[in-house]
Amino acid sequence: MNNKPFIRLAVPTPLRRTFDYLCPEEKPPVGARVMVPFGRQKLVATVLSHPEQSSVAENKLKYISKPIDSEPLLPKSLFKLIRFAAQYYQHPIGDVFSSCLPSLLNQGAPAQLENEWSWHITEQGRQALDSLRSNAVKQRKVLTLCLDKNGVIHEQEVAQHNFTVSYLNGLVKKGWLAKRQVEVSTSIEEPLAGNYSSNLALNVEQQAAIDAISPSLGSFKGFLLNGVTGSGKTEVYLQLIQQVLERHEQVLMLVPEIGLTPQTLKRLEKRFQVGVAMLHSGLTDKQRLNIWLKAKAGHISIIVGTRSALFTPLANPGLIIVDEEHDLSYKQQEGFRYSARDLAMVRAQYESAPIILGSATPSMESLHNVEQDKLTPLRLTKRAGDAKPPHIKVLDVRQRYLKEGLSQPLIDNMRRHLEQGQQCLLFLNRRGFAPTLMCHECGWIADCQRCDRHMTYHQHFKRLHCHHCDKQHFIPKTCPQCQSPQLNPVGLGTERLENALAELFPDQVIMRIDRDSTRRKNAMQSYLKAIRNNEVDILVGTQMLAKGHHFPKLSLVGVIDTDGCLFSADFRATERTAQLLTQVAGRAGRAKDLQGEVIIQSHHPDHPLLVNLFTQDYQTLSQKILQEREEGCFPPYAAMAIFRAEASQLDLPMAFLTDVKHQLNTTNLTVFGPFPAPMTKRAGKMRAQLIVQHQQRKVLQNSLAPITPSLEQLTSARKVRWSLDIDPQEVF
DNA sequence: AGCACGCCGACT
DNA sequence: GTCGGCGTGCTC
Repeated sequence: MNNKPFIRLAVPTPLRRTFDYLCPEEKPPVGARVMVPFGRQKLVATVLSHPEQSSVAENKLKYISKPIDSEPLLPKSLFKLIRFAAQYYQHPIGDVFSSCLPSLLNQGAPAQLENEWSWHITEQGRQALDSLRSNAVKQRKVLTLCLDKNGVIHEQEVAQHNFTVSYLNGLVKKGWLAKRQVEVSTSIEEPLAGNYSSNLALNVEQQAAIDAISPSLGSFKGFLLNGVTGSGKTEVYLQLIQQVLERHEQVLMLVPEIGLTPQTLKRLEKRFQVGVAMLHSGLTDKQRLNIWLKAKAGHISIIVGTRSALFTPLANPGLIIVDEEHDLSYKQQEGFRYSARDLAMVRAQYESAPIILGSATPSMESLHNVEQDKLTPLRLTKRAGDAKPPHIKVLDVRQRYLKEGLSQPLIDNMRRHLEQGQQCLLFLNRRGFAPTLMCHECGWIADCQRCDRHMTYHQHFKRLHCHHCDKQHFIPKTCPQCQSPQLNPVGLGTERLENALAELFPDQVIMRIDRDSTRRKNAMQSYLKAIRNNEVDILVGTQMLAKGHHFPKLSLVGVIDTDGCLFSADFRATERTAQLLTQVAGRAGRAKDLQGEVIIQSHHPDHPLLVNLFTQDYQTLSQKILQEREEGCFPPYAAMAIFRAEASQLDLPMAFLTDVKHQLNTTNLTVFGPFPAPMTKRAGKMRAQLIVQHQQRKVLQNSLAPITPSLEQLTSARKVRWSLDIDPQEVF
């Protein structure tokens, strides 16, 4: 018997293979981390297995430097999920492990709770505050905040106030603050959940959904909770969460990557008071690690977070919820390109826990899974509290005069709603003042040097800005080509619309909500609050406003321009537009006594998408989309993968992708390309892609798996940056 | 991806 | 004479 002490490791490197090492008699267990010499570096790697033999010559094997964990770091089910994900997404396994772990664990920190710090104001600090110079704004801000909070700033508050730990430590050196260690509690934070009185009364459909799901607690089963906007999905989640907590099990809830979370989170915290942890971008590495460890130990009962929260270890998983499951942000678009929604399904299976995918506008993938009996459909068709569905009208704007994109009927309707003291929302999915700047004399257009796109004209920032590579320029006074001073903004963006509205409605308060206006920290929160307090009359916004928010006084939604969305190369464009328009429309009239109204301006009022969406509903339209996908052999009726590559010259990615194509057994597969990507030049790189498809996921998988590791060796591969995207969400 | 080795231009 | 440009080779 061979008792050579080999271990096989996942090493954090972009190489699609594992590495064998020698280790002492006492082998670190599978799932433990070890420190290893790798080339000239020292890396933290994870033990995958204890092979009997190594295929690498023994004199080439190195010893590990030291073990880090004496126990496996992850529960078995999660370890299995990560291995599955590396295999399914054909991504380097070491990279997958490091994407799934908190960064401190990747750096080799022990898997132990870290103490956190707090900063206390000193007597010296109090005195200093009184004699601070007027320009010491930041110091005053810190000290004042500290006083407001009973003289203490806790580490977890540091990031949300835009301070840094090192800045506070600087004030410690001055003697104005004193630093103390906070004991991190290791006790179980049992949620105070017994508060049944706060449960809202359920309608028949909500009750039916709960009754359908509760018998499955304790075993795997998938549900698609398809509820129209305002139908009370959250209340269904909350009451089920309560049932899970009563079973002393944990809940993992995934939410999209945007501002819709605070409302849901507040409801969760209010309802359950403790034992809820939120994984958001403002956490420090330490806090992230602490939540991770507490969840693993079962000391936290409810974990809420975006995509990456899927990899939080759980001692007693009882339910997984993926809210707004159709949302694009569940798919990571770079590096390890996983879909948290799809992996959540796998995880639920491994954990023997039920999973709920919730959406008002389910993805075609999930609807297909319903057809395949992989998900049980549950429908909520009625708005909670008897709110009526909005009245939707497509307004033909052909040959109508448009004032900065606004037709007279839309303006008139806005007046009518505003006069009744209600709010209006205008949706325009284009931020900035105008999509570009053009010379009236010679036709010069402000193009981005590094992308195949125009630069957006931003009046407020006084810049030309490329939304694809972030390049910014000052606005030229004269045309760079013909020196004419006649440079005009062309087209309509949110900023310009806001200006036009200010002229049309001088007495109304107008608020613009897009990525530019909400850049400031907490800006979104304060805007949402102002809207809910009825301090705003007219809202102008991009899709940031489309999602999840509940504005009780909002009764009119105007969609300024759908035409851009109707014609796109991506086969998912119809689905996306249908989801977006349905979500936007859902903002209108969610209150009891307001009949909401939605007006969609279009130059293509007869477009089948618009006709179907609003004479019928999302449900019916989605059936049509599914049928088209099936006939065209597109996902979800076929499995798709895309090889993407980029380099400074287009011929390099094309050559690489041609090599890839030759490596594939193309007799089995449908292959498109290689061809230059739709936006070929982006951020100075020329991009190309190769699409590979097969009816059966398994066959596609089996064709890709054997060749991907060897692609790294191709000479053409070394001249490009390439990646493989399994189940791509955006085909460009 | 890192990181080092290696062989040719403009600086102290 | 060296500092340093990035081409190519390797990582158990």
